[in-house]
Amino acid sequence: METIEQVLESRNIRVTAMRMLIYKFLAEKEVAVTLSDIENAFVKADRTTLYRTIKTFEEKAIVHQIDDGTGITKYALCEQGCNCDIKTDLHLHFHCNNCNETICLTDHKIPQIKVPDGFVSENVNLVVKGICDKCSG
Amino acid sequence: METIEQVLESRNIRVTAMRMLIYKFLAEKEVAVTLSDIENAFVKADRTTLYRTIKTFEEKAIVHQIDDGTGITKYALCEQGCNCDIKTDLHLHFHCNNCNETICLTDHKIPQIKVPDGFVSENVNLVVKGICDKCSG
DNA sequence: AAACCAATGCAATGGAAGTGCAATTATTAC
DNA sequence: GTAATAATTGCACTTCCATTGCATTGGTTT
Repeated sequence: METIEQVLESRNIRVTAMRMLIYKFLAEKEVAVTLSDIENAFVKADRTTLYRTIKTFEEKAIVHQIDDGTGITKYALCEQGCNCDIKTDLHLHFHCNNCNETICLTDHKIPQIKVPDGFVSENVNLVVKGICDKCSG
Repeated sequence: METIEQVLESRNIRVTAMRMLIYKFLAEKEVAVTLSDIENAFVKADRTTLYRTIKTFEEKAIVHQIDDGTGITKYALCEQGCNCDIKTDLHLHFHCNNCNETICLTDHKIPQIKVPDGFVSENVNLVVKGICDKCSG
């Protein structure tokens, strides 16, 4: 089991208190979070710091961005071994229309999508919307 | 061949000069457009009018909204017979990373996506990103 | 023509993303 | 250990898009 310090160091991210807290926050959440969610969780910290921390995590492929159609960007920790800048390992996301939460379905890979001749597919964003298991029960 | 007036009237939308012009603009475009695109095309008209016209078209299922991940909402005419509030007839969208345009691939239906037990799928948003036929040639 | 309702235009607001710069903190060199 | 250096954080501000309130215009109906 890797410690948070080890995760950060292995990606050449300097270990700071703030970054460890944000990483911990993301790890504990099982859903994708918005910047505002993080902001509310760390009222003492500045928006910009949180914003840039997430951007750093994103660049180093610790976090991936999710566009679930709500218009607000969400973020979630990448799975271990996931390399988000490699375009092939993409899982799908589920957005609940009831509780408004978005979760990663990490073991549901996106099927191969055929595109017309002349088109080159580089990346696929797939969001399924509906009712999640907690809300449908 | 339906006239624009007939299309609008059949959806209980009052026919105005503005609405006909906007409909015509959308019909001539083969790509999804942003509100700003429309704004630039009709400099004499107010943003709000364009915005509300699009919203009206959307409610009446003449236009569908596309979220291609650029953060800016785009709109495109629904195909004839398309009923965008019915969740079953969904086509995919292609966003070109080069020219930044987004087009509807109306004859490419979204494959059935399996979701885990307890989850209910109501809707699927699928955007493929890459290079379009014009840019790859 | 009067009354009514929908459509339009103007002004303003709100929310999220992003940037410049100063202040702070950690790291490296001496 | 201290000085120099580089990265991180906080504050203030800007920009852009989406959205709303309200007054005005314009078309319909009686």
